[in-house]
Amino acid sequence: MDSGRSSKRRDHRIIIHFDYQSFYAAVFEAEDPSLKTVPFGVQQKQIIVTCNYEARKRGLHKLQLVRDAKKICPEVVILLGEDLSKFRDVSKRLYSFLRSFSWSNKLERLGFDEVFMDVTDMVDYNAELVNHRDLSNSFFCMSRDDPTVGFPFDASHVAGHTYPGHRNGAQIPESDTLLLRLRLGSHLASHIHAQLEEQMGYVSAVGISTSKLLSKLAGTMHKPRGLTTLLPPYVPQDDEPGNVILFMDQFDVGKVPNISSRMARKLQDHLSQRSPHGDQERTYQGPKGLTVRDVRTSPGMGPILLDRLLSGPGVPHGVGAKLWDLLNGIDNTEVGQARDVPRQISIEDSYGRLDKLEDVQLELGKLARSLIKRMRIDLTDDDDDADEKAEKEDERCPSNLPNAGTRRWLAYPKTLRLSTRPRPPANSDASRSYNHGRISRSAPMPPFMHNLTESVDTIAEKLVTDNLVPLFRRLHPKKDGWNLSLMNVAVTDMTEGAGDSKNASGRDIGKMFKAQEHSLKSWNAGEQDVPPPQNPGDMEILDPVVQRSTSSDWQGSEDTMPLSQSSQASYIHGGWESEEDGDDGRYSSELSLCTLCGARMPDFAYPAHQRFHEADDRGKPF
DNA sequence: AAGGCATAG
DNA sequence: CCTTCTATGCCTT
Repeated sequence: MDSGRSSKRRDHRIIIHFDYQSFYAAVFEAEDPSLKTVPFGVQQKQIIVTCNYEARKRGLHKLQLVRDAKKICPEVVILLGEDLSKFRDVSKRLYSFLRSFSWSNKLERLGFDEVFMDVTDMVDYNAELVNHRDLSNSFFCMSRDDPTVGFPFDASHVAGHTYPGHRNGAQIPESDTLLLRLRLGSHLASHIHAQLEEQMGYVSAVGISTSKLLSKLAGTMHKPRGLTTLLPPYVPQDDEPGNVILFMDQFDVGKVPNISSRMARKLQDHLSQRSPHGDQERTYQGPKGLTVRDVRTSPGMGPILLDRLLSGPGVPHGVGAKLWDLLNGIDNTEVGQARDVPRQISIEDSYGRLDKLEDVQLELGKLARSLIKRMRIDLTDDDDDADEKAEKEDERCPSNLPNAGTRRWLAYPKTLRLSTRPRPPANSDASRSYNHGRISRSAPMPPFMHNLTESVDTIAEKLVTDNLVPLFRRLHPKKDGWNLSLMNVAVTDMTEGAGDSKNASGRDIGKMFKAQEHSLKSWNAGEQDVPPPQNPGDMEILDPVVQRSTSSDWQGSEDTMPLSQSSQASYIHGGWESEEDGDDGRYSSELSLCTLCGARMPDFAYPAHQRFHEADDRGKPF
């Protein structure tokens, strides 16, 4: 049992955390810069999910009811934000932009608006290069091959803000290499931060430290656009606690990443229980006022006690030790490697009332259409890599539209899932309604979902009647009266895909799948009962006769969809590309479109962006 | 494997 | 306490 052991600090890494300022609002402002001077909020259903700075000045904030927002600020402009595709696209472009600076590709997105970047390799490389006799005139090398790529900087100071704010150089030992590496990290961060704003037009807050935990928390100190570096010494010296403990101690426990409000509440319960001075007047507020220090220094506190307080159903093993590490500013989790395809894709909508099968079918149809479009955007790629499809001069299709001639699947999701959330029964006794649970049923992915020659509408309709409605009936056998507040359709369990371009397995699998589709068609012409393989990776040994179905869920109707085979003409003309929703084709006269990478940006950003492409002789972001 | 919970933005 | 629309990972069965 190591549940009672805490980890040691390991400060060999340098990690930068970026947090874009009010991201959804920033996307709208990038689209239409004139919005910057008007207060607006982004609405999903009856909620303002975020708002711009002008609106915040007037007292609006995130997750506010639209009605409340209008009361406080009647002139507020409301923009619809239920369709996330725009935000997802921009998030990916910014991620690619940031990745273009990295040597290791150790970059991790958290939600749409945060990125962790492990720059240990770049920092260590440059730490070897600096002239300790003349730190003020340093040059940060951003390429291992070309020593002219980089920027001049002053390595004798940290760029941006620091914690603690008052620097006292005398406290830091002369030989502290961590200080130098943090300085280098701060200047690299500062450079990227500036480029992100100048070239892409997005403002961010940035934190620099040695872990995801510390860099993310550091970045909160000077929002919305500041850089903050957590200074050494990180380990206690003599009688001083060290800056990590000082830094962590000030935060409310609930604000520490990976300490949820739920855990914070349990901790608070524990502390107020043994507090002799009637602290229990705090009836139902959040984690307010309970700081890391309060918890860390409370009697008997440690991994063992935390385990006892927090363990339970649904809680990972070893919570106590993990929590204790977090309270002490220790987080050795790696920055995740970039993933090429998501683990799952899901589409959901919420409803005021959903009670009739007819409505359910209608809504399932909408969800299915969105899902299929998303699968085609996020799970496919251009087929030709050797092909010289050299620049036809009108090659300015927005990068998110997969309208190129040939597409292949990067990944094949193996399972389909339908989830619903019944509205909590309006209970007479007040207290017991703490369910907001979702329930779900899943089934094998029907193979026609991977047919790229059929239209989205055709496939969606078949999916609804053959698969989603049966799943729905499994969830809700009663014929009506389910009061659903939400439905979600997901595809998951992606097979392989395997990251980098050297690995051609995705391509091979795609070819196998196409071959399989073809043979399937002829088999299906007479044989209704032969399913395609569930696992494309096994296709090489494929003999349709021996494939067996483990479930009949995907196999519903007698009228199998006409699997018109891969005629290019059918794809191009019958195309789902004509099916594009108009929102993405929208353009504003205030925007420039980069012909090199497809980035959309405000006019002022365009020249700098072009210079970026010219100056960058390493791998292009796109 | 299926289904639910927890956590995050 | 929740509200929106997702995504990920772990737990139990």
